[in-house]
Amino acid sequence: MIEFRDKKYRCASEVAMELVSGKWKVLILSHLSEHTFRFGELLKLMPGATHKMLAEQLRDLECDGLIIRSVYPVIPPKVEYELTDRGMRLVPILKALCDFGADYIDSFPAQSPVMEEEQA
Amino acid sequence: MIEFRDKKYRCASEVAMELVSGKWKVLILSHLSEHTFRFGELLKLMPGATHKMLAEQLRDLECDGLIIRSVYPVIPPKVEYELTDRGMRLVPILKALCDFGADYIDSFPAQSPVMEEEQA
DNA sequence: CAGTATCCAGGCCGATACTG
DNA sequence: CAGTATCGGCCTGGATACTG
Repeated sequence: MIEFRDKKYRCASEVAMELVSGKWKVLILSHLSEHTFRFGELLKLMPGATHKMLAEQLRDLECDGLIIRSVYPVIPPKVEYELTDRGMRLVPILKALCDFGADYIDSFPAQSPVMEEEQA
Repeated sequence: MIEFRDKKYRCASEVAMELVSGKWKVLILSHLSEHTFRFGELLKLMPGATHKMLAEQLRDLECDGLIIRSVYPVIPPKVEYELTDRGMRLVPILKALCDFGADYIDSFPAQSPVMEEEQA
């Protein structure tokens, strides 16, 4: 049992899972792994994401120390987001998950025609 | 955009994320990576998990092809769970997540006092 | 011992509207 | 352009009870 930030976790991987638990966080981190983005740019990159959700999850990621929010005091406001070093270390793991997911998807159509064994 | 099993995903990693999205799945896979377990054994290994939740998530994992459920037609019923090859391939990734999580917790010494807490 | 169905609470997510 | 607040729906997860 791990206690962290007043919450209890069953293993350290659940801490990491919670960091990216939001619906859009993986995608946000993925985009930011390429380069810095402004708020509006990220919003355009994620069709389906609402303004509120993006702001919410960006704040989470900032609080978790995975991204940095840079505010430029200009009119109109300009805010840029970039990965922290910690965030960058998470990206390869998400990439591994991505590879697994892709492989997983790939492996399914092959199961229909190839019937080695009857499955109930 | 990826379509898979009548759902839409923003990237392949979200497919993988969904495979372990349940609250106990990571822990289940973690235990099964050691060796085969019976239902009741798993339940004991996961304090806090309810009978129903364990059954539910085990079924999910079975449907997703990550674990195998072996039913022994004896009285009383005996059911054993073990990882599939696909499940085994997921474990190292979860391990990486675990390492990241542990490292993450470590990097917040001020916030992870791990002080004594009331435990019933 | 193992599994399922039902009911219910809480959290996540989305739409909208408002501020600076 | 960027962010916040509120309201409401949906889905996840938990308690209980019942079956085999």
